[in-house]
Amino acid sequence: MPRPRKRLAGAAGLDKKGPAGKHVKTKNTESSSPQKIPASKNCEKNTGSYWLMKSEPESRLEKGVDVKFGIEDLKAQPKQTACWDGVRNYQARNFLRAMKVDEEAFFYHSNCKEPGIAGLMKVDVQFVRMMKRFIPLAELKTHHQAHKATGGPLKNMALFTRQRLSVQPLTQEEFDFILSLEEK
DNA sequence: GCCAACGTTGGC
DNA sequence: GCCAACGTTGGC
Repeated sequence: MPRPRKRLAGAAGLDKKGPAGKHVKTKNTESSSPQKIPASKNCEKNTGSYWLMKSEPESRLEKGVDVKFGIEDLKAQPKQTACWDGVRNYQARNFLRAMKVDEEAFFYHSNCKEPGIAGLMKVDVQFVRMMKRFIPLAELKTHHQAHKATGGPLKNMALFTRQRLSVQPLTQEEFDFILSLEEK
């Protein structure tokens, strides 16, 4: 469970390493490269990548520590900014390293009553806004299933194809499509 | 709370 | 390097 830690102290987002996780070697772990970060596709005008980051909005004790950190908790941070640590999975950590400041990321609520996308953040990791409406996992899944047949934008969405990855990239098309769901 | 999916560990 | 055992994620 990748969990942002409620860290104060002007914590400016992505620290070098999270104390919570094992700890990251500064080695060349980048060599175990994430197979595809969007952009490899064709030259998109937009330089940035898009991301989806999971966190648990409901209380749960893990080794005696409450891992609860929902979007409301992010909003409540000083500067509405948190330090996203506690990510253990190598691939997820590689994605964290690949992020650049100010790229956009969805805040996804996992392991809870209603899983889904709650809002938008920008890397460093700061609250940007709530989604105009909560986008439930079930709805995303419906589109994903349909798009597998039609070749629509969510056909390869990592949320479904890389089930347990807590920090994941989105293509421009995926990102735009999900934003368009707000208006529905 | 259950449990499927899947990542990690460690013996060989 | 294989693979079984084990641990974690996260939907339901």
